Amino acid sequence: MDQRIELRHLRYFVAVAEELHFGRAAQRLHIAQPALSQQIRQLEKIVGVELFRRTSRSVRLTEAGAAFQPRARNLLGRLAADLDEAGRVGRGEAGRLDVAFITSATAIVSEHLRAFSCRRPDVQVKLHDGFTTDVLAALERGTADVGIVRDAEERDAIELSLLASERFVAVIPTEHPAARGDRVEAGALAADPLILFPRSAGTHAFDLNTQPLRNAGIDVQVAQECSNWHTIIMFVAAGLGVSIAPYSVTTLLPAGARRLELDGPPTVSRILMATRRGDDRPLLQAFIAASESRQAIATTGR
Amino acid sequence: MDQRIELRHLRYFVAVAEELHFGRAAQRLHIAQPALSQQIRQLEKIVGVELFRRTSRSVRLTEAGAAFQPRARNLLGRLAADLDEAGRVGRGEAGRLDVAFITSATAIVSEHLRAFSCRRPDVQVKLHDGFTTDVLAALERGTADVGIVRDAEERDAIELSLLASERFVAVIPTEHPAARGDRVEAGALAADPLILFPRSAGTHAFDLNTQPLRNAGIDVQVAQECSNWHTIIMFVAAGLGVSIAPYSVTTLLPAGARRLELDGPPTVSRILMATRRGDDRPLLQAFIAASESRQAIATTGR
DNA sequence: TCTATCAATAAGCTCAAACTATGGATCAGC
DNA sequence: GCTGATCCATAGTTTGAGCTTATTGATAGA
Repeated sequence: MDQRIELRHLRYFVAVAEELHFGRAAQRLHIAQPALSQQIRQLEKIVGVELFRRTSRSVRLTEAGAAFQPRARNLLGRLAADLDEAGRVGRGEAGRLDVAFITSATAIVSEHLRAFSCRRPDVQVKLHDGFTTDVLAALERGTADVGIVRDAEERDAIELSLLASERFVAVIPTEHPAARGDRVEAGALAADPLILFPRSAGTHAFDLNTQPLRNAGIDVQVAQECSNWHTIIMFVAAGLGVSIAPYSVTTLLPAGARRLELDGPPTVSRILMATRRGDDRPLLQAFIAASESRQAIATTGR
Repeated sequence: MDQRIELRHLRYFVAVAEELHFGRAAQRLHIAQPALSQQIRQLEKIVGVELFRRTSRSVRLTEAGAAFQPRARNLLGRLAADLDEAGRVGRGEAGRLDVAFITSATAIVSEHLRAFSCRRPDVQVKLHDGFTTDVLAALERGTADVGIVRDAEERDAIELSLLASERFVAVIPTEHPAARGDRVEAGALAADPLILFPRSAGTHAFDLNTQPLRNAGIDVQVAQECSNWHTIIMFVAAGLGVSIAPYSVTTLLPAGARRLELDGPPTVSRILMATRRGDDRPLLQAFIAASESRQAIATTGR
């Protein structure tokens, strides 16, 4: 009883249980037969009951042995699988990744995810969407491993890398006079009510988003505030006003809305991946690296 | 890689993962700290990845380590449970017992089972009912561990022990003239059609069963043959004739049937437990031993 | 009765897991 | 900034558990 069981005991037991012959089992295990007999005897002492009934001519399992055999086999198999799993997690081939992202990056995130999960099918990705502040907070308190935001600035604790850049476009109702063409000058929208998220939701993002209007000398006044792009676009489609949006949120437009390219100096929104500085887990590297192939495509806006 | 993993590695790993401190974990394991460091290092080499990130001031789990910890704990727990289970099976405290019994002994078997499964709640009892020949065949070919039969003779391969004895009683329709009393002389049933199982189903049992009639000088002629007692009794209740039955099959009678004690020299049916000779498993001994307390009760016929 | 088979036992050896002692890195406090 | 405490890693030594070979003992078949 003071003797502790070891996997050796299980491996030897399974071999004997399968061969029902100490000599052959020993051969299979590449040890001599007495060593095997000794170890099995030891195991029986630990368990407290006979596992084999041996005569000098034959070996067979006792009931306890028969009950133990599948369990021992199972245990060894599970252990092997668990070791393998741990190895895969360590190499970043498996595991779980918590990704927090801003809702307006949904399209780009989903493209990126598709690329990533092809490469790492055994990684479970958990998604959390929210506003920029939520995303960064989740990252800092460790709830998320990666944050995906727009146009954030580097901080001491957070490292950024580019996921994609995209231009801004105008979204206007189909009955709008400018809706005939494919392009529009921002100045042509000066008289229309602007539908956008509140500046308080993200100063930097708001300023970038309204840059095309300010470039055209318009005094930006938000007529209708909405917290998410889907609602903004629905309001445009209802004819309540116009909006300026990052390209990717306009890929799917409802019937009443139309997308126009903006004339004038190009302004881009940069979608960034944020990680905690010093977090060099292979899984993270793999996630970031997965962007490289997609980046070009996302930038073209298709 | 040529190094094989052992349970020691798992035990040590779990200790360190829980303490997050090599010194304390070593203390808990009753070994010196360097030995622990060495074994953990070895485990990491086997798995192929780091399981702990150590600085000289702190120890924390890597992702792989965090993934492995619950699995290792689980594995150790399961192994302990499996060892315990094997021990219980070996001592006859758990396991599975296949019991084959003749249908006419159902009442007694169920009483016996209740007593047994109180004592051995972890033993799974599998029941198979059939005719005497089925029961004995199942026992001999190893499909059953115990057979319960009536009045069988010892054979070389089969050992018998008494489970219960019970007297025979008469079963008659309620409109029968003798149904007024509590007792009847077998001779009073001479004119009634006899309902019973065919002699071919069990010569010895048949002869015992009809002994009361033959004692009364009746020439036994079965008017209606049925293979099971339930049907026989239903036929009696329907007024088709009378029968002689072991007490226990008459404990529950339908409306039209009545049980009468038989006058004359008492004849008993002995219910026997049959086991393969030399089968001395503790579980069997326990099953047989469980009868002792019930035997007296069964004999009184209550 | 003899021989072959096969598990158990005996005795010696070997290597790995343990120990003790020490080194090196980091943090707290005067 | 130095000193002491803490704590993991390394080095060298020791011990014992598991392996080996040789042998015994039991059983079945010729």
